[in-house]
Amino acid sequence: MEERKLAEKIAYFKRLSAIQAEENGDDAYDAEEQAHRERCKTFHNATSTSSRAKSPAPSVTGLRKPGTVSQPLPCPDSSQGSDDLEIIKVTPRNRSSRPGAAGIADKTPNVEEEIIPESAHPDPKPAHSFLHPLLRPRMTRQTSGLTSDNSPSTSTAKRKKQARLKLLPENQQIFRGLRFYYIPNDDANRVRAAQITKARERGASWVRTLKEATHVIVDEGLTYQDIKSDLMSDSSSPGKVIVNANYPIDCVIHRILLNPNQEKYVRNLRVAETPPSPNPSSLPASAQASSNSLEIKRKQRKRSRKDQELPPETQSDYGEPLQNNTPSIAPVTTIAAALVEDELSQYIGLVQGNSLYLEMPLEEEEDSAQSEATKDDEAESGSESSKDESSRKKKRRTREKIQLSQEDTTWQDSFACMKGGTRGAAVDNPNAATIELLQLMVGMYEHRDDWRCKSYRRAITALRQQTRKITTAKEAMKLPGIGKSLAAKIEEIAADGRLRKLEHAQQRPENKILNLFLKVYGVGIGQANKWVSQGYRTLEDLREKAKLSTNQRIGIEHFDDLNERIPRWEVEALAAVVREAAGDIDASVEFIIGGSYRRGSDSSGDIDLIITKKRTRSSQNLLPFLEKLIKRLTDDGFLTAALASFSGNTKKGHGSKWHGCCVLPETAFPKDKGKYRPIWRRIDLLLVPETELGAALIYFTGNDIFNRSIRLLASKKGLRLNQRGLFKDVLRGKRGVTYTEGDPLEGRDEKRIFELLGVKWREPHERWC
DNA sequence: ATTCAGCCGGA
DNA sequence: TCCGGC
DNA sequence: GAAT
Ligand SMILES: O=c1ccn([C@H]2C[C@H](O)[C@@H](COP(=O)(O)OP(=O)(O)OP(=O)(O)O)O2)c(=O)[nH]1
Ligand SMILES: [Mg+2]
Repeated sequence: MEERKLAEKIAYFKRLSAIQAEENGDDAYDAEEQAHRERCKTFHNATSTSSRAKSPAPSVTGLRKPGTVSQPLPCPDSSQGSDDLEIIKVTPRNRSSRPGAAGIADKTPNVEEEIIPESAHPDPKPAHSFLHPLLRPRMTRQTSGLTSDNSPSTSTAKRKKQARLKLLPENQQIFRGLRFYYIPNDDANRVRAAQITKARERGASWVRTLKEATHVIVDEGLTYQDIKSDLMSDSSSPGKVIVNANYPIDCVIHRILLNPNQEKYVRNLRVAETPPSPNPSSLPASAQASSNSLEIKRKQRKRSRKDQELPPETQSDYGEPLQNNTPSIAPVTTIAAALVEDELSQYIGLVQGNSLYLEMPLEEEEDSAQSEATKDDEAESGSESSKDESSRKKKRRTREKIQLSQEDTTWQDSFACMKGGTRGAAVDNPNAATIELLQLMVGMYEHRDDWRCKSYRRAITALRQQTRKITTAKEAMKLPGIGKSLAAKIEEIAADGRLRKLEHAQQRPENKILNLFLKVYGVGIGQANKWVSQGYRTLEDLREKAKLSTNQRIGIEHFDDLNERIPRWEVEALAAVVREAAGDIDASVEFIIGGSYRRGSDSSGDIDLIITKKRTRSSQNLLPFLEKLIKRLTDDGFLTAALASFSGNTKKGHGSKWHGCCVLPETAFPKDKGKYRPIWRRIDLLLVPETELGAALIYFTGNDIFNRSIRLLASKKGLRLNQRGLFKDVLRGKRGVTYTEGDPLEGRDEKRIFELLGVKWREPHERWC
């Protein structure tokens, strides 16, 4: 309808554009896993748990129709009395304006997008105090599950197409788990409709009853008197956040949840007698804005987006002060060394952030100087590959030298560390504290933002290689893979030993719940988000109320077992059981234990078994054998569940793997291991023909980061490496293109693949990245 | 603005 | 196709 | 998040 006024349109677009930026910082975190991996690795030894996930993807929020679910918990979090979740206490701009230059005074950087410390508490009172405790009205009809994306199609049934709401990437899910109720609660107004969409894209659920809401968003212009009846009609719990429409808009702009108690968001929405707290921070934005501008500038520029309002928040500041300070610290040679990396190392760095593990500092291992050097050389002389190597080479050379000197000790140490556990690592590393916190950040971003995760890991690797403590951002920025943002965080940690962003995220209840759900086998970020949005908070909620896939059901029922690590001896015992059964079926079949076991880890997250046989050219050749084996082991009670079988080999070819669960039989349980207790374990079987064994070994030995890095290296050289072999790349037609997989170069011999790639051979235990 | 590995199985 | 997983 |  064109009838709208120009002004209205302008305003509409303005809001729209403003809304689009954001980011958040929260996430789930698997601290345990992370910690474990670290430990394992190198200084820790090995392995990580199986973590899941990776995809960045958002998903459509689930829709469940009303009524299907039994009620989600009415109340979102435990902490309801005040604001739930993490939020910034004050909108950034305000803060900056704080008298006395608050930011500086604290010395805490204001931080980028994150929160403010609790120190400054603006709100004197919980805005909603006046609300009644819930009345528990008969809200019969409410769909309990409504959640997520569902639209509450309210009276004005205008919505319809929202069926397919596309969620923004994980990093922008600032409203995850929150349930918004609008007053009026419809999208008849275009501006409001846009706001609702923006909120939903960021993880908010639009609910249709006040009762289920965590946040009540009141249109501007309405006052407490206007909404009073609404609030009373449905019981409103005291913990609900009631704010005007500017609140979600500002949150979107700043990419973080802000403190909803600021006066500008509750103005006229509270009972008269409760004047909003006079907080300095709550000053009008305009005033503050000016003050901030300077500080922020840098960041602002960076963001440069449409938005522009800016991000006062972010800022931070660290930058400037830091630079000044810098001089105190001396740049060290080590830094220079760190800068250099060899080719594979570099790729490892590039790849390193994703999902799961990260472990070692490859420094020693990887580098063990030799490998690197060799690799480079080969690449260089060898042949083609040198695309971008020239530049790298240079660097590398320098590093190489340095490494060589260290080599002896380093290599050994790393080896010891890996297996031994703690020793090496922590030890001398002056940046241990920083690494630890950054590691926790990795855990927080896991599943949410693979690339960011990767960047953190890469930074950690760089820090590990330092022999001196990095205390300033300026210094940190010299390291490869560390940019402005990470440098600022490193400085923050060095300065006060903590990282606000991390603390903030850790406190957010939904992150804890999300993290819990993500540990369930078969549950990824998409499903976990939906469940959190629906209000589920425990595994029992899922078990009883959620709709679960077959695998998820198993994951929940055996949650503890499946999240427990498997001691090395048990991996061997389990493999022995399989081998024995196989011997009766076809004695010529061979088994190779891969995964973290092959890399020498003391414990593994699962058992990875390669099943191969001489003279086989296709995994299909082994299918009959596998079927018999599975049947036999299942009958014996060894295999307890099938999570992903090769069932009827589906379309794309190779039905080559089998994933399931198994339990060590008591008869195979060593007497010296204490009392027997059956524990469900994850087991992955991979069928590999002799012609693909080398590639399969590389793949199944990992670790994942190593695989990704070597695959990346291959692609940079115009080749393609996958679990079946190394191929000459074929152009893929835009549409995947089935044929042409490229000519196989090698698949049979693991070492030969390394050679063809120009990568120096690395023993499995040297593949922790 | 693009890239960050490449693939398999289930629904 | 998307999701979860290796 | 960083590098390109
Ligand atoms: O995203 C991934 C995950 C795994 N792998 C490969 C490498 C890995 O070593 C192997 C087995 O996977 P698993 O998840 O079992 O990892 P792991 O290295 O064996 O560690 P864990 O001890 O957790 O089992 O599959 C990949 O290539 N990409
Ligand atoms: Mg494994």
